[in-house]
Amino acid sequence: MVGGLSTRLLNICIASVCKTQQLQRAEVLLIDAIRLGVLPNVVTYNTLLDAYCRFVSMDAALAVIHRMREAGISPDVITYNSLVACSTRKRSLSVTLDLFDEMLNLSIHPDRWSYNTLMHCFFRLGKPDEAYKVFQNLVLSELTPGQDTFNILINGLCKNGFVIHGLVLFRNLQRHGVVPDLVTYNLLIDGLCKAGRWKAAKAMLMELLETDENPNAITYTTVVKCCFKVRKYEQGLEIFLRMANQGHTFDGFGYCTAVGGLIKIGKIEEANQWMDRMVKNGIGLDLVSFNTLLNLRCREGRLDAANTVVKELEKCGLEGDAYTHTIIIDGLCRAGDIEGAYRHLDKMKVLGLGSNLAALNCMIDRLFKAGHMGEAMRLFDSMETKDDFTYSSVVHNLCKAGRFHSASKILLSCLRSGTKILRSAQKAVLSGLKESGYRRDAKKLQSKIYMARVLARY
DNA sequence: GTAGGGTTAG
Repeated sequence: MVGGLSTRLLNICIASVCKTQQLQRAEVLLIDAIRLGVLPNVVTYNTLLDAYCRFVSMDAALAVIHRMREAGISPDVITYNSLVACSTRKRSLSVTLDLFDEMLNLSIHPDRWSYNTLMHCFFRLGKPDEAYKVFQNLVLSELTPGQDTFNILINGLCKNGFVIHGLVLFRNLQRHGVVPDLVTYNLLIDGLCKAGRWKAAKAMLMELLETDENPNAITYTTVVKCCFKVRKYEQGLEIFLRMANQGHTFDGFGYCTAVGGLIKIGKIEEANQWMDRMVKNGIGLDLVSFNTLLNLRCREGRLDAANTVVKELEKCGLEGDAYTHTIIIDGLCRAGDIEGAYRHLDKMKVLGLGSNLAALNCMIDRLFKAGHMGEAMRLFDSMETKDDFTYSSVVHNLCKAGRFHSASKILLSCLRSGTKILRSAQKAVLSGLKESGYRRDAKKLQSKIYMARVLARY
């Protein structure tokens, strides 16, 4: 009895230490406990394993399984659920599937969580059809889908561009008496916003306010992010203040959202104050916060300080991602160091991050702005994949340089392929052609734009 | 002991 209680205590301690990412402390705790005769159980190892999955690596997590077996404890369904989630976060789909098979081979029965996790995995990998198959399997098994399952479905649909399907599912569930929870509302508000359906998002927020659920910090952060997206910066920041007044505390997400918005409108000093507040409140910096800080330093023009941020990030055992490198390239270009930006692009290639579309888009735009049109077009032609950012930027910049016919040609190819391009870029081409005396060409282009818009509705 | 919100380029 006493032993059992001690193990439970040990597990609670380990869980709380793991939460703060202090894995070494967790290990010391475990060694001390064993020395005192308190034996770890499957929960202890699962907690450790999950932390290694989240904060270190898959290999480190697999090493815990090994230790578990040595201690005579068999992994259970929770162990595998953690591993499956981990391999998906790392985007190793084949590992995920192997793990699922391994679990079945070991006669460990998957639970609802396992199916939820696997479904979530497929959605994250951009495979909604596969995710749906998992859902069908879950329904056909002896298990019942829960609110959590539906939330993962709705989220997956939203994130894969099927926000309307998500909304329809939501309404159907409501009709069948499933009461949506706060998570459901938060997911849909975010999904609708990201799809540009502001009115529907606002209606969803109103609907949430009429339920018994109270909006939480996540709801607020989501709504603020929506405001920023439609450039209502002041309104967004006001909502943040209201959130604080209602007793919600900020976490890393809230702070980074606020700082990101402030940087966009050039309120660098205020952004610095929010960043300081974040650190003072003991929020540990993760990769996203480091990226936000890095962006802040670049916008201040303090490239030396930016360099220090990168070093600090690496010191924490983190690795820069696509955002980090794009911010660096943007920072170098803004400071007028085009050569340095090129060197950094090469460095990215060496690191295997050569296909960073955002960084290339950024580079093209900055090359145009620095007057290197030839270089910019060469880079544009050499790119294997391009998106709406690439085209909008090139069309805009060609117009600025008075090359309206070249811009028109690119715009037409976008209309044909269905690539969405900024309205302002389209307008620039039309008015450019008109003003430089090519009224007939402008008229022709105008009708093609109109036709493309009509066709896009079907 | 899952799932939801945050950082880049026009």
